[in-house]
Amino acid sequence: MSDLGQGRARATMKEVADLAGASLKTVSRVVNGEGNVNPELANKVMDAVTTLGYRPNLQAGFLRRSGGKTQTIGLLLENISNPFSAALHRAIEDVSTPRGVIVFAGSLDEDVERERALTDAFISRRVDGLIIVPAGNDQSYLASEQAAGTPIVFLDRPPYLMEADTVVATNEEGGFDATLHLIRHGHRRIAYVGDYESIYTGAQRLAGYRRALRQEGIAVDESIILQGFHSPHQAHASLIHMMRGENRPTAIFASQNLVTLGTIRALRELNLQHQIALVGFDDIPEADLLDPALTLVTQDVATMGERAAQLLFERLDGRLEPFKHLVIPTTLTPRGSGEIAPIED
Amino acid sequence: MSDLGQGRARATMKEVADLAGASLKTVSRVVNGEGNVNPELANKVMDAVTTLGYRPNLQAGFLRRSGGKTQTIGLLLENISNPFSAALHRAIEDVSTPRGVIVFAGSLDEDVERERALTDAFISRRVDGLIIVPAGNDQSYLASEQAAGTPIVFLDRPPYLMEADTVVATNEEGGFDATLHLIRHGHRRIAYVGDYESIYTGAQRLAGYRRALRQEGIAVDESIILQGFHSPHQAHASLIHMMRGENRPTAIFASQNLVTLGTIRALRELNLQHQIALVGFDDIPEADLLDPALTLVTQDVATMGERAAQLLFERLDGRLEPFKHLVIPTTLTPRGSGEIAPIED
DNA sequence: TTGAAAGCGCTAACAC
DNA sequence: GTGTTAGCGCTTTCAA
Repeated sequence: MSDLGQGRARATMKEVADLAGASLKTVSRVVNGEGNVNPELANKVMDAVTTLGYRPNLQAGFLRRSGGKTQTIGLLLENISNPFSAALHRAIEDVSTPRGVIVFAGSLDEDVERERALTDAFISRRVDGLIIVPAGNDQSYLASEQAAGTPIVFLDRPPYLMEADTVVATNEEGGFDATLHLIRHGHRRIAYVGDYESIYTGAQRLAGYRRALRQEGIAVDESIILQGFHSPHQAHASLIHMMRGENRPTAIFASQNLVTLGTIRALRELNLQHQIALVGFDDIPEADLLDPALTLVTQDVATMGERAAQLLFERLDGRLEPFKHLVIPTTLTPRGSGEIAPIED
Repeated sequence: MSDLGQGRARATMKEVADLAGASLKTVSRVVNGEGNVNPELANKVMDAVTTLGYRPNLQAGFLRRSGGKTQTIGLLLENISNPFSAALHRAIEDVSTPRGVIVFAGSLDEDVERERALTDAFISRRVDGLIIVPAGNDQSYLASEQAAGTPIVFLDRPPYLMEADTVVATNEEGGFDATLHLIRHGHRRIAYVGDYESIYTGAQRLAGYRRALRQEGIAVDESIILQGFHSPHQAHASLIHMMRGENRPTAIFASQNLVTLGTIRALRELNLQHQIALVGFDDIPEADLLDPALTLVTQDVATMGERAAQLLFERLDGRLEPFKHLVIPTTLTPRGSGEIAPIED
């Protein structure tokens, strides 16, 4: 039953031409629906196409075709399997598909070298454009590619050392809102728990946190600013330690979806989930099902991905305006965890 | 500031050769690290490469290169943004990356035409192989492609009307286990809530459900078998109706992750989450955080994706054995929701 | 309406 | 070591 013996090699356009008794160019005309072909001949060609199982080789065509577009884009995400990345991916796919463009996607895992390796792999395959959630803090290596005519859009995080179209969320404001929300509910000892310090979005959210504290005249206590967690598991130990300490906070701002989950687990373990207020950043589909339900600051991920793809295709369509920098608003949704009053010690 | 003016066109290998005062072939040797090049000349070439910002065009190379491999595979998923699909994607990426292979991914949304359109787009770009979670029930259109030497692996669901390597989970057994688990906890009226009837995995899980009931001498009541839900929202109304009916079940087997979420919401709305037992199929990262914690039958998604990619690459490496059909075990993890005893009416 | 020839950017084969 | 020639599968140009 196992076949897949190299079978006969794939038919080429020339073979189709020979079988149909037509010229190469005529087959090309039929296959590409250019018209101006005698219907009878066209039929013969179509027959040959089916009997040989001919599939045009687009790669070969792109080589000569004017414009040289491959109808392909490259997408660099933090981690394909993170819900945030996956949602961006889907939104971008939905804009690309109607245009007949397919997308390469890859995970960077916050690894600078991986960023370069993947962009290289994509560029070498001549993608028409690139959408990047960058890992590193120097994208100048992309400038020549951009100058050569490949549109590049930065998503979720802006580029460093180069200019390009950008789509980001209101991270600083979101962090501010989250923190202010907790302050308004009476908290003055609010911890910040975040991802790697180097990540732009985290830094922004932390900046918003600091601004809110400052505005409300609350001194920042660096001992309850915890960073460097990239999975639910990693946040766990530090949180337990902090919550068992002398000056534990009465509220927590968790600055990313995975960190939020880790925080919840730690609070549960200490049975503090109803004592300590919690606001998270990023959406979690089960937010309403938890107890207490999760108060979250969410990004409009679908819009972010959609806009990024639109910017890319506008450039591909020849837009020559200055770079655009879109900022997509975040929303705070109170559900319970963020409205817990501070406990009296 | 906006550049992106078509800039000078991308440099070709020939231009590099001219600038370096070397021949085309020598540049090719240097760029591909073939060795056997005078270090001095090699340096000149490298300099020319950097000054011109030369990037090899892999597509062009693949055209002539023996084997004709594009170092590219195509991945057809149900929906890129569904956690199940996203996890498969990631596992496949992790196997592909070390081989220098990048992956095209696309969503089918259970749409047969989309399946054909996307496979077509991938094949026309000469992917080296295809991994498919099929939407339709006829993949015979792929046979010629397979015969032409493109390995095709079916993942999560087997192909119809053709033979190929396959990786699936123990869906029937998983459904059986879930149902038997509920029966062992005293239930005899167990509802089944599922996705579209047409989907292979759902049908298998339902078959397992029926087998468990039969084995335990419980008559199947078709009125509490609900199908056709593809989002949490869709399941909602029917569930509310069923749970308010005369002969409502004392337990529910929810056969897919999104359906499970919809079921939980419906039970909460009726405040029945602690009265009605629930076992879900597919993983939910927050399963342990819900109240009650969710008893789930989970697939080993990472292994499924990994194995599928391995099968694909084995074929690409020339394996000519018969098709393999791997079955990856599922696991039932009791956490609370599935161990609720039946309520006395 | 049709086709022959050239060439896209690169690698293979075979010189030198 | 190095270069020359042919040619991958297709589109373009231009002539018939």
